[in-house]
Amino acid sequence: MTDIKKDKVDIFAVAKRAKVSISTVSRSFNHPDLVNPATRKKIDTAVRKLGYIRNRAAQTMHGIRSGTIGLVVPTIDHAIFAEVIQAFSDSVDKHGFTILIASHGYDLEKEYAVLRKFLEHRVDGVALIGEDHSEETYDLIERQYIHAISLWNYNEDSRLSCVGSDNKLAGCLAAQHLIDLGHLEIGLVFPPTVDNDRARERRNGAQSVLTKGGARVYPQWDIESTYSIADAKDAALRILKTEHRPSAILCGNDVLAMGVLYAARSCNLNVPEDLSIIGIGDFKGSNEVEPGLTTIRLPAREIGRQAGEYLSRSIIGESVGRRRVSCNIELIVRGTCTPKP
Amino acid sequence: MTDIKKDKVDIFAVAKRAKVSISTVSRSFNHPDLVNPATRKKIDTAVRKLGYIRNRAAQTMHGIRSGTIGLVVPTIDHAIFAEVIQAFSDSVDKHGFTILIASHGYDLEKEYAVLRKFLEHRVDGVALIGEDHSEETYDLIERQYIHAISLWNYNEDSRLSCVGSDNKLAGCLAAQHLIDLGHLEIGLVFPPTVDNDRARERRNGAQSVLTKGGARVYPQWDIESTYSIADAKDAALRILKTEHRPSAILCGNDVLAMGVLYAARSCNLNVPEDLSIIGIGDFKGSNEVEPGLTTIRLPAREIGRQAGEYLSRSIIGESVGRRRVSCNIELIVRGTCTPKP
DNA sequence: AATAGTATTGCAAATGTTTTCATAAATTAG
DNA sequence: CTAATTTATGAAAACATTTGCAATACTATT
Repeated sequence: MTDIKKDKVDIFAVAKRAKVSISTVSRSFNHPDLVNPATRKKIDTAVRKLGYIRNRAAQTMHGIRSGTIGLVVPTIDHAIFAEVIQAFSDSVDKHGFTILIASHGYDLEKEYAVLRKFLEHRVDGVALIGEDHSEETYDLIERQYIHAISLWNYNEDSRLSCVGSDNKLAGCLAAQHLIDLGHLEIGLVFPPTVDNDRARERRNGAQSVLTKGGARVYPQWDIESTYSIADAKDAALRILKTEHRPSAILCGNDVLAMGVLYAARSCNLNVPEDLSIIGIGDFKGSNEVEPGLTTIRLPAREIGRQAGEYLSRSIIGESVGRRRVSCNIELIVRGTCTPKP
Repeated sequence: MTDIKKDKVDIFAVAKRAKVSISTVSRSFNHPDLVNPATRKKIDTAVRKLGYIRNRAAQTMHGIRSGTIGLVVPTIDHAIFAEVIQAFSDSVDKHGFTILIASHGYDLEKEYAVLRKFLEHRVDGVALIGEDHSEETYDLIERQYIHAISLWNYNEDSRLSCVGSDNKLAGCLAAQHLIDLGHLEIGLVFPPTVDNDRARERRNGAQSVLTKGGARVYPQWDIESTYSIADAKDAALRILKTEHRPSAILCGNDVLAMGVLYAARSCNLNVPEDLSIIGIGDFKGSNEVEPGLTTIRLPAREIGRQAGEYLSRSIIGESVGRRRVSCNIELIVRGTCTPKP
């Protein structure tokens, strides 16, 4: 009350108030066992009274970990990435890490820029989605010796550690299911595959099985759609309006499959009697829609969790070297596919 | 090659390589106009060769902004939050900010803890969802003089600056629409309302209009469901299985409405002939589902964008003081509601 | 050619911590 | 009761930057 306190609450203010040196205050935070319980209590009181909050930036300067992990995703606003992000975040949170997040919108230049920004913030590790990254990006990761991990795709030759599923296999399984049911005239709805290894692999897998199985995919049945129900519905409508339509449609992911399902309904086609549909992903809602969507389950939460766990551990130093984790996928048979009559 | 270079690439290394002092290097980054173009080029070359990346932690210590904004959400993995997060992120990114993100799972203690952690990282601002926060949280924000904003709900008396919509009005509009169509026996499916002002306001709004309109909501038609299609479907099934069922169901959000829609379908009820359904939110897919979901549109992207814009500006210093922005909502009539016969 | 600016650069202090080392106090051993 | 430990604390260096101030070099003016 005597004079206007310019309240810059730093470690000095705390030390002064607790009548100890700053070393002791610092120690009381970082090595509490080394300081007298009584002193500790004094410090604690001062901290509380002043509302002191430690400055991690200052800590980080000592080579101490920043406690942050950078996560770069193509987009946050996808059912599937949202799920992975949540799981990843929960997982690293358990180890005390906070995540910095940014999206690049499938622009690999932007991805590189984001990565650089993360490094300026001295993140302790970074997580990227998939394996399609610019050479610059890979370079940067290597030169900076930063802990890095690739999520979502499993590849035994990946340049980075990875936790993911075999997307090619996912495509194969979906296609094989349709072949097994006797479908030979099959439509394809996939997202753009440039700079997107996941979509590309699924597509390649599907196509190879279809070819091998003797199925036909006319060009007009092979349609690209952005990741959006609305787009997929439009795309499917185009296929379904052709006078000769396929007996089944294979979709690059469940969101697209939903679009196709709605398209069929709006054409008064019965699913699965008039048209079989299979997706990939097993997103939320895929089980509840009527009829339930037949799909290939990719364990998004599991991937996020394991990736977070592995990356945290390797930062903390409990694990070393590259590791590649493959998460199992499986065919989930529900109501949208039926044998070709 | 002469000796093992422990390659600690800091500003000294750059200065040495460019044969200038560290001050000049620093200046060349922060005030390029103050340094000779020729010198700048030398420095630039050195930076490139060494792969130098500035250390923001060290900068932050000088009272310089950290360039980060903390975003605390109940959960990332909701269609609706994912959309807001994306828009918010894009918006602050334009101003050079990176976001730190964390979820609290509707636990306000956790929210407080997250906020503290963000402050340790010296975020330049924070964004929270809604207005239900612990007193400690509000205290912290005030004592630390941190730029803060509340997203998603508009309230003319909000303690923080806010950008959002009038959730009570949303509830009213939805209820009014059902009343206007002549429905008097109405089911309610809402998420838990504790510590969730958005849900609570919607519910209150809806209920008051229903009461005023003379509608009846029997307790067995008033069901709570977590934010999940699966749960909502189960919940709806319970309502629809009662021998006397309502003629319409009003849902706290579109995800729940989807669950109800699927439930109706699985009971072989026709929507809207046998049951009208109205949601709140207008999520992706609400327009595409068959029949299209009648709902109240809340402009998620707009909210995220404006909030990001406002928070960035107020950090940069282009705007001051509290501001409350109300984003318009509107009734979107599609196919799931029909007049009561 | 001398003077007054102006453009460019370097030195050193400052930023908020952690940590090593030294010192003082308290405890235990002999 | 003294010596040897152990415990608790403080002083100061270190961390990677930014920036105010001073010094130098250059340019234009008279």
